[in-house]
Amino acid sequence: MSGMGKTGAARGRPRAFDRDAALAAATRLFWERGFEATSVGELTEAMGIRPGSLYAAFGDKRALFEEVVHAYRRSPVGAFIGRALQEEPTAHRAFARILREAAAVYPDPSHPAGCLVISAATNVTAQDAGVATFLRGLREANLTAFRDRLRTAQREGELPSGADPAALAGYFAAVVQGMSQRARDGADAAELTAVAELAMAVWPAHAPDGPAAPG
Amino acid sequence: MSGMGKTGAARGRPRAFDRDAALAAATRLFWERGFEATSVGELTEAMGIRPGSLYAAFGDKRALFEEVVHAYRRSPVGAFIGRALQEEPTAHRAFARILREAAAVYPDPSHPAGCLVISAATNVTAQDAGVATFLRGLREANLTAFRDRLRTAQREGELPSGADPAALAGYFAAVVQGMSQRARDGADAAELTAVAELAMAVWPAHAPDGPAAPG
DNA sequence: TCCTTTGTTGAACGATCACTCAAAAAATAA
DNA sequence: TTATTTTTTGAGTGATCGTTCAACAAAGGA
Repeated sequence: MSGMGKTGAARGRPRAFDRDAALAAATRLFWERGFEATSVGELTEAMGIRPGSLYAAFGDKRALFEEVVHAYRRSPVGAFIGRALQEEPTAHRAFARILREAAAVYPDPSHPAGCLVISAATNVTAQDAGVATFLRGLREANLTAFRDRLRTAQREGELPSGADPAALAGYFAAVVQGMSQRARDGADAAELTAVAELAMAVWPAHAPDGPAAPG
Repeated sequence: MSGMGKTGAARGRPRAFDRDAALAAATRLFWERGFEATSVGELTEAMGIRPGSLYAAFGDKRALFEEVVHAYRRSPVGAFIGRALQEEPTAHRAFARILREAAAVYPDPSHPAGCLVISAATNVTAQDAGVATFLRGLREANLTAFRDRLRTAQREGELPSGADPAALAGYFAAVVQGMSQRARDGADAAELTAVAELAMAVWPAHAPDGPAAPG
C-alpha cells in the first residue's frame, strides 16, 4: 500500500469555484425559465465560471440539468410530497399536508415560483424531447405514489369501498400541478391555501349508518 | 368614382397558399411545442411556404403567434369556457360544464393536448417575456370571469353567503390548468372526467335549517 | 526539480436562429 | 402593350446557440 495517499488529497489543480453554489445558481435559472430557454451563456454568467469549467465539471447542458433536477428532488421544495406520504399516519393527513405545503412553498419568494419538475420542460424542441420525457416520468411516479397511498388507505378502511383511488390520485395530481401553475402566474400563499382547503373537501366520507335523508 | 373596381378584385399577384390553412398549421405547431420551441423553419415547412411569404402575410413570428392565439380563442377548444359562462343559467351548471368539457376536449386526439393559452409560453427567454405576459393576461382574464360569475351567483342566492367566490375561482382555475397539464402528460378523457366530477364535489351546499348533527 | 493530473482561459467551431432583400412572377389598370 | 401592385423565390444577413480545444496555471507525487 505504498501509494496510498490521504483520502481528501486532490491530484490536479483544485477547482476554483464552489460546485454546489454553481449548481444552485443553475437550479435557479432552470427553475425560472426552463431547460431550453436557459442558455449556457446565462448559466456561465450566473455560475461565475467560463464554459470550459462548466463542461469539465458537469458534462454538458443536459447533464447539468439532470443533476439540477436530482438535487432539487432532495431539497425541501422538491421532496415535500414524498415526505408527507411517508411521514403522515393517514392518507387524509398526507394529502392535506401536501396541498397545504404546496400552497406555502410554491409561491415562496426565496426561490422561483412553482415546481421545477412540473414547469421546467413544457415547451421543448423536438431534439430535446428527452428532457420533457425525463420530467414527465417523475410526474408519473408521483401520480403512482398517490394512487398507491390511496389504495393502501382503502385496503385499511380509511377510504370507503366506494371511493376510486385512481380517480382521486388523478385529481390530487391535477390540483397540485394547477397550484404550481397558479403560483407561477403570481398567486400568493393565501390564495393557494384557500385552494388547498377547498380541494380537500372532495375527500370521501364513509356512508352513514342509515339511508341518507332526501333534501 | 372612375377607379372603383369590384370589391373582391385583387390588385397584385394573388397569394398562392390558403392563409387560413397556413394559420391552422402554425396553430398546431405552436400548440404542440410552444412559442419559442417552434422555429420559423418548422413553421414554413408545416405551412408549405417560404420565409418571405410568411413575413409578407403575417408580419413576424410573434405577430403570427398572436394571430394564432386570437384564432384559437374563437375556436371551439379555445372558447368553451366563455361559452359555458354565458349560456348556462346557473353558476353550478356553468362550472360543471366547464370541467366536463375540459375533460373531453383537452385530450381530444384530433388536436394537440391541453390548452394553448395555458401551455404555449411557460418556458420563455428573457427577450420573449412579452409573449408569456400576453398569455398570462388571458389566463388572468379567465380567473376574473370565474370570480365575477361566482360573485353574481352569491348575490343571487345560488351560492351561500358563507362561500368565498374568489377562493372558488382560484380553485376552479387551478383545476382547469391542472387538467390541461395532465392531458399533456397523456391523461385520457375518462381519467379527466373522473377528475372533473370529483372537483365539483367542493361546491358549497346551503346550510340546513337546523344545526348540523355532529358525526 | 520534473512529471502527471486536473482546472481555467479565451478564442474559436459549425449549426441554427429569426429575419431580409433583390429579382422574378403573376395578377390588374391604363 | 406598358405600368403598377403584390407575391414568391432563393440566397444570405448578423446573432446566438451548445460545444470544443490548445495553451496556460496550479496542485500532488516521485
